[in-house]
Amino acid sequence: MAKNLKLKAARAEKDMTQGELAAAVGVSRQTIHAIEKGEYNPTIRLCRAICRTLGKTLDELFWEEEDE
Amino acid sequence: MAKNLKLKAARAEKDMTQGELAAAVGVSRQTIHAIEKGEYNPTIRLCRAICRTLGKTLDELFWEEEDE
DNA sequence: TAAAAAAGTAATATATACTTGACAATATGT
DNA sequence: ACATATTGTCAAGTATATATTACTTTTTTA
Repeated sequence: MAKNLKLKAARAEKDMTQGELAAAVGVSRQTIHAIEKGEYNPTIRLCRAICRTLGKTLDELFWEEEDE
Repeated sequence: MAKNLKLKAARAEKDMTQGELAAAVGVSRQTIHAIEKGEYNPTIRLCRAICRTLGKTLDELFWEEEDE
């Protein structure tokens, strides 16, 4: 999977650390790290929680034209 | 989780069976069934594959204002 | 430039997404 | 009414998303 730089940017825009975002959406800091790094294929529920917290849509943060 | 009726409708709009959609996105028929029934919290990668196949966006098929 | 905070990394453990196979229940068509 | 396709359901297995702990490296700030 590709790195999620859009997520990283949206988090920066809200001036939140990985740990703060993790706490806000109820997962571990390492989970946020892994998603930004592209190591995890997160569940839609977690994606929605991240979008709500960062004020973005699923399409803005998690759409990709092609997978892999 | 809530039933995904938007997915069911989008699939009907393309005249695809659960089995056909499953084959198109590379999962089992039971997985599509479970997602429509709201039993599974699918991964974002599978959501994207479903959206591409049905010609819909993530926001159209998988957004929910509140989870649970 | 030193201290503190944040990010990166790695190993082991657990919950759950997803598979496979098989059968019952509904719908659709002749 | 019958045949067939589709959907619903269940049980047992596998793969992987996520947790936890702990440590190192990088970035920020005083």
